[in-house]
Amino acid sequence: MGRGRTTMADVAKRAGVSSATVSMILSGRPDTRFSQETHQRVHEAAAALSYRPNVAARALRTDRSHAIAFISDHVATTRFANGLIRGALRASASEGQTLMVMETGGEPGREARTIDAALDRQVDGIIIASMRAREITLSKTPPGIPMVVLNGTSRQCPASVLPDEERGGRDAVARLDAAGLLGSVALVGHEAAAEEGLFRSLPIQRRLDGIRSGMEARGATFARELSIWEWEPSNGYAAAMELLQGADRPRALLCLNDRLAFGAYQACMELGLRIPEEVSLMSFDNDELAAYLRPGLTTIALPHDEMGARAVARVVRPEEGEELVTMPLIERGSIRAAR
Amino acid sequence: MGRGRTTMADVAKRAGVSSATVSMILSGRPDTRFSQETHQRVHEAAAALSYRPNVAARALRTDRSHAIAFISDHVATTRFANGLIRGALRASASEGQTLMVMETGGEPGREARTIDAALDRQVDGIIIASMRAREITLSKTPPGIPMVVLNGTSRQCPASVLPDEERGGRDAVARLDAAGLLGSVALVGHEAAAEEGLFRSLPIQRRLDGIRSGMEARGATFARELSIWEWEPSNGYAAAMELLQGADRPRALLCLNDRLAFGAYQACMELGLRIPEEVSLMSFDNDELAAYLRPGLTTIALPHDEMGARAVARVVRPEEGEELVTMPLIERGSIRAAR
DNA sequence: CAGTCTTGCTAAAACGATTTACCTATTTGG
DNA sequence: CCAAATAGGTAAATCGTTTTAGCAAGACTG
Repeated sequence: MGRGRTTMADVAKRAGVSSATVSMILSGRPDTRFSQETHQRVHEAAAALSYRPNVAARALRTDRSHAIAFISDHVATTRFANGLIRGALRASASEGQTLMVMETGGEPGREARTIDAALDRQVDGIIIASMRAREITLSKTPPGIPMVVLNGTSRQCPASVLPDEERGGRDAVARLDAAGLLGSVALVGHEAAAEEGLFRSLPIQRRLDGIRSGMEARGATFARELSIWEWEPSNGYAAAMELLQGADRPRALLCLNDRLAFGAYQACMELGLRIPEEVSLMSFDNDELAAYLRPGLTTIALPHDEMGARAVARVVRPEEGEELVTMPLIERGSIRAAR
Repeated sequence: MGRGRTTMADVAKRAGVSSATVSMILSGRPDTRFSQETHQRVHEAAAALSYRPNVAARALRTDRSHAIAFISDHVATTRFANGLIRGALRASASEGQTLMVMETGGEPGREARTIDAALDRQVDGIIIASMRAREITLSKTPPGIPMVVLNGTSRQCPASVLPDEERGGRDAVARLDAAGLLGSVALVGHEAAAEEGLFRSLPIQRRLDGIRSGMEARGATFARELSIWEWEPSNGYAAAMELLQGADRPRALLCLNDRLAFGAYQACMELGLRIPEEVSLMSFDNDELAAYLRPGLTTIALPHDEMGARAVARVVRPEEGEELVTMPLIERGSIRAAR
């Protein structure tokens, strides 16, 4: 057993001290008084034997595993997972933590079992990541171990990390205003009248609130609004076809996400309308494809990397409350100022 | 310590047996002879106390952690990581394993340290995933623990999982042949003459080999070939603009990946050429955007999910050799048969 | 009826760290 | 010069499992 690795006892023997000494010295424990010489001998022995501590033994004794569980509902369905995981991964590496990634498929039963599995491994903290941001009902909240909800909120868990959607919405409006386009903008994806009282999801709701309050603050209203439930390119295409062929064509389209905008690009090409000369476009998310479009799509980005990193930080140094991460404006080429 | 969880000793006490008995019964060890009644008492006690074994203690004793390290060079740069991780994650869940995700940034030094960190945690196996498929030089290969290279190969590690690029290449040619287009196809991304002796990467080399051998087998040659080093949409756009405006415009474009094809789509729209009526398009990867295009892009898919799953399977049940995973043809609407 | 098997179980030694409670010299203080 | 403090360490318990070795009592065998 032990795969033949050197143990602390080996180091102790070589340094001619007890393993208690080795433990204390190597772990850099303060308030201890070993001679300079002993320090050196221990370090040399450890280096010579290329000693590495056995994490399981340490976890057993200390009940800390230096691992964080990243539990998500779907790693699958969304390209967003990537950024969240990436951010979390990097932050945990620099915190000296390892990330255990797990998936629940969104089923509450599996969620509870997955949390249990994480607890069995004595994880130092748990991140519950929701890929479709929303209000989460946790079937169980383990006591005494830090937990944060990423990209969602939960009554059961006071700590969460979310994109600052409301401000993002306002920023989008501000950007269009700066270009002098606010007089002729259509909103693609949501219609206040049609979706009155319908609940989309918490962040999306906030995104809309931000947009509305931005418009109001400027005394502006949308030239038109179109309701679309599924924000997929094909629906964006259809919507744009309708909007852009009408009598007074809007000068700008504010799409509620990049996939809708992508569909709108296709419609513009098909109609021979040049972006941004004839139609300006702005949207949300900063999906990978936003950079591929010609011209590039100006969009308010979901700061997934940053969010993942913040979640780790807040698990390592617990802190209550909802943390809003700024959604940066990514300026590309799809907006032209009206003259 | 122990966070107050029930231990095996608690179960033993409640069932009125020793913990050795509990251990053997709960782990379903064969060739043991406890009475039916004892079995029952132990199971009942465990259930009543909702006992869960401490993974660290078990790992310490058995030197197996039921965790697999998924070590990748970049989770970052590529949307492919997603599929690989997803496949690996699901397979490990059904094997009763946990996945520890780690990243090396592609630096050999960090790679070695990361492998060490994995070994410190007594992982049951290691998956080295390369996001840009290639020949990998491993700075260290731990003895006695199963390891497989995912999406790459390595002299130091006999087990690997790769897409079957060569067959994929041949299948692409076969598909174009079936549509009767082989007489007028341009290859976008590689030119035999220009890139003679240049090494792209192992899988890409095979992809090209497959394409070549498919063409040869049919006695066909490309109408034109264009060399592009960076397979990004903007380059695909430029290439297609050049190809499609020439004297005898090719009937079909075989793009070496979907991003090039995406650029070609943009060029077609701009030139007013209808896909697939006037130009057929086929490519490789099945990038997410392939489904968004209008019409959908017919492509030979990289089977990332399947590959991730296979890597886990081969770590759990070690087996040497290179495993080639079939790249399925995803039929969408970008090819029309010539008449 | 003595010896051997079987049945059903347990005591105790690992595994490799951390941590508590000492222990022995030597200094220091008064 | 004696008591107390300090310096420099160590022995052993502990974390929660798994596993080896073996015990006691009854059932067979010859």
